[in-house]
Amino acid sequence: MLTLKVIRDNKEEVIKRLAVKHFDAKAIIDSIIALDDKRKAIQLQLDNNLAEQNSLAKQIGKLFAEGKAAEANEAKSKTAELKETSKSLSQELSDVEPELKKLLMQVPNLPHTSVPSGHSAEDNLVVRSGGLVPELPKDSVPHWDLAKKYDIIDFELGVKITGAGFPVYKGKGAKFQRALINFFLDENTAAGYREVQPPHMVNEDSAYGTGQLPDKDGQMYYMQVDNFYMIPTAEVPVTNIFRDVILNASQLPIKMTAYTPCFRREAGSYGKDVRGLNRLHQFDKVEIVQVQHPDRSYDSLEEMVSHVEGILKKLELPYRIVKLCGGDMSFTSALTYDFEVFSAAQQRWLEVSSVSNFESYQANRMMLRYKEDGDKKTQIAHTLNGSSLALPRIVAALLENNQTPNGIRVPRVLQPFCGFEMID
RNA sequence: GGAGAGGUGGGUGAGUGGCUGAAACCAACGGUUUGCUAAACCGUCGUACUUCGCAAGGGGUACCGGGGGUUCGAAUCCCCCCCUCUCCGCCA
Repeated sequence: MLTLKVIRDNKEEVIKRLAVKHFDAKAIIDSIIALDDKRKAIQLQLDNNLAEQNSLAKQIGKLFAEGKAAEANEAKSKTAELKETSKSLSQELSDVEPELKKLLMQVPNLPHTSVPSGHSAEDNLVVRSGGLVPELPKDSVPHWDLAKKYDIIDFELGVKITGAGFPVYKGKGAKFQRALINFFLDENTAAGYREVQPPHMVNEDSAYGTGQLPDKDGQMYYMQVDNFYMIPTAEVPVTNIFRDVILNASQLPIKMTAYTPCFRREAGSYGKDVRGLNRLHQFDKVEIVQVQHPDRSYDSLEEMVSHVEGILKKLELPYRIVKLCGGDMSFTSALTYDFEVFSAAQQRWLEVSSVSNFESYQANRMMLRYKEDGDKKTQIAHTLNGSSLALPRIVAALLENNQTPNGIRVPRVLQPFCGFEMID
């Protein structure tokens, strides 16, 4: 969430920037400031009141120690009213504070000044593209048909075991996935990301920390008995490693990578787009996360973008990088680049990665701070993350784009990981 | 699942009603010393909110797992909850 300081000090600027996300902030900002004023006033009264109580209590203690019981008892009688007042003030405060926080949580992150305004995916800016769209044989088919033909991914079996959106990968299909995961992790660690294996379920605090709660409650699988959430992305457990942590500036940047399955309910999305591997309830993803100094977070963002781009190049996939417009960006992001690969048999671009700078938005929420050397003040760090990469759509594109009459060709870089050159 | 123990500052750990926002030690940071390293010595060393100040800095309040209660006064007493650890059971 945004800090009150930012909102108070740059009110007009905040409203203007949020308009790029088509968020009309005027009313809510006004209520936030008004509520914060109220909060401060109550806080001040309460503090003064408590100060008086404290000093009286000290006096009473001293009087008793000196054996002046009569005076002590007289002082005691004065505290009753103060206590009453404190009680009602702190009641007011505990009404105002959650209300204020609730409002703050409803304000999206400020988009970076370079974010184009625009309403939908159509208005996104193609930054650059690469790779060649392959010429497919005439009888080429989409990946769900290939999956069946070579018996490498079984969607019906997944339905039997669990339900729609939980495919079973078989034989070379399973090994192909595993090869991709290893390849991605190796690429990431070679680029300086430390590999971690986080839990696949998180508690409520973690889900709030990265912003999945309260907004996206219905999108996560929830274990009621234990009050845990299945992770929708490794971003959640990995970024939360640093929840409530104060780092030294010299420790930055912190770069981490993790492979995890991801679980998403995808409530309300049905239809053509969800066919095959295009949208699943469980899928594999390798994630990269950075905690960075505010002065250098945009350098990190660019670095992450070219890192992901490098991986796509090695996979010989046709890709494009788009900078999201205000209307298409997520609530929490300040600047996002999406990576899309062209799925030749479906004739469409599939999103395979989203790389974002959240600036201080997540970090503020989860109290992730740092200190400059010799400085007493804490400052809010910046967090970034991106997929490198999400498996299913990469698999879809690889299967479709590399299909030949003799089978599916495995990209050269993956062959050592797979141990075979063709899926046939 | 059964039984027990415990949650205090970056760590260890003292603290059973006021002198404790919290000893001591370790770590960390700054300095003195030193040919270098080590050691020794001195100093600093929680966070948040708020207020005064141009600033340096000062003041106030809160926080000893979380919430509530008793009391003039709670880390310390009472109640509820959460979590961790140990042993047993089960088990990859």
